[in-house]
Amino acid sequence: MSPKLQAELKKRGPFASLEQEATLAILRTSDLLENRLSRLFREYGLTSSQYNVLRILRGEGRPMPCLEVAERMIQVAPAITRVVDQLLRLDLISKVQSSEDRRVFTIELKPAGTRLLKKLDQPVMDMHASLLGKVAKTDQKALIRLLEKVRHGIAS
Amino acid sequence: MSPKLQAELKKRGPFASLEQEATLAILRTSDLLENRLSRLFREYGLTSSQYNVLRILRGEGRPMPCLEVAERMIQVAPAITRVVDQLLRLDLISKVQSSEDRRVFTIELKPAGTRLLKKLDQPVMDMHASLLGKVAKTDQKALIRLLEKVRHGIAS
DNA sequence: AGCCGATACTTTACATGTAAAATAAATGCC
DNA sequence: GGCATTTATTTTACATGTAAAGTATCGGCT
Repeated sequence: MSPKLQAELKKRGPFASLEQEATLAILRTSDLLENRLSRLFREYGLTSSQYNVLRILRGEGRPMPCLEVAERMIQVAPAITRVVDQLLRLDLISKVQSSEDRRVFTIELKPAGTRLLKKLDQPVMDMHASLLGKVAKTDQKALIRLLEKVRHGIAS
Repeated sequence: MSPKLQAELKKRGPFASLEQEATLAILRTSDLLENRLSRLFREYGLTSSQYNVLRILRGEGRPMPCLEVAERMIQVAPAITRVVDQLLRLDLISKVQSSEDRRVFTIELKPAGTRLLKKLDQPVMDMHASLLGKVAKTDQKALIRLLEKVRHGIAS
């Protein structure tokens, strides 16, 4: 390695490149956020994925096939199966085999699931506000835009 | 809910608040990055956490107590134990009980671990470059700064 | 009718994250 | 000296993510 390059690397501290620093910043920040949110959901007896399934079902407002739910969560099929099993055990959703296509199982919120979601609405809103509350709105907007750029760059 | 507020929520699309949108943007982007990196590590027989432990050990350049490693990974103690076990099984690190404080176990890179890390250096660098390569340097710097603000806001 | 390739899941195997309890050793205090 | 408290680490129990293989259907093609 040439002395010049080595010096430049040193100047950047522990990061081998700006790209790496940015990536790690995203990963670490995400970890922090995930932790806080998980803790909130756990207070209500749910995990993050379980909450997400419920939220997606409510957003859609109709029974949905398992795999459609999985797609929205950027999850792989086997993962959703177990989450659905859990939610069934908790009696928060119901699952029925579609009569049109018997390969398809659709899931749907049960009243208890709807009630639990409703109970979580305010706490979740408060948590988001508390997590990002100290960041200026303009900064939040800039952040959202930059992250979009990142995701767009990765996809291609 | 007043009609006005309802209209405003609708205008924002599926997000209940700007804070929520920003949080989800971070989480989703992080997921994408993690996926790509995991896949790379797996090609070399490692998981992300395993790689991180090795990288931290090399960065430190000396034997380290398990818990110090865990701290740098923002991980909880039980998690590190199993990762260390895996790395021992792969013969990439060694673990010895400290003679000064017998509660402490320090771990250290073995030659095979050092070699594997070296083999990964270029691919990892390339991956980071490819992931963020399409984002302008100034944007990356802005992103890093904004994420710092977020983390700082959370900590307090 | 009957087979073949897709599709929707499920099951299994493995690594990891979290919380909570257990173990082991060091330290502080009477 | 000896016990209570703290600290380092492990163990256990549970939920989840990934890959790979298995099952049940569907649909098209011959």
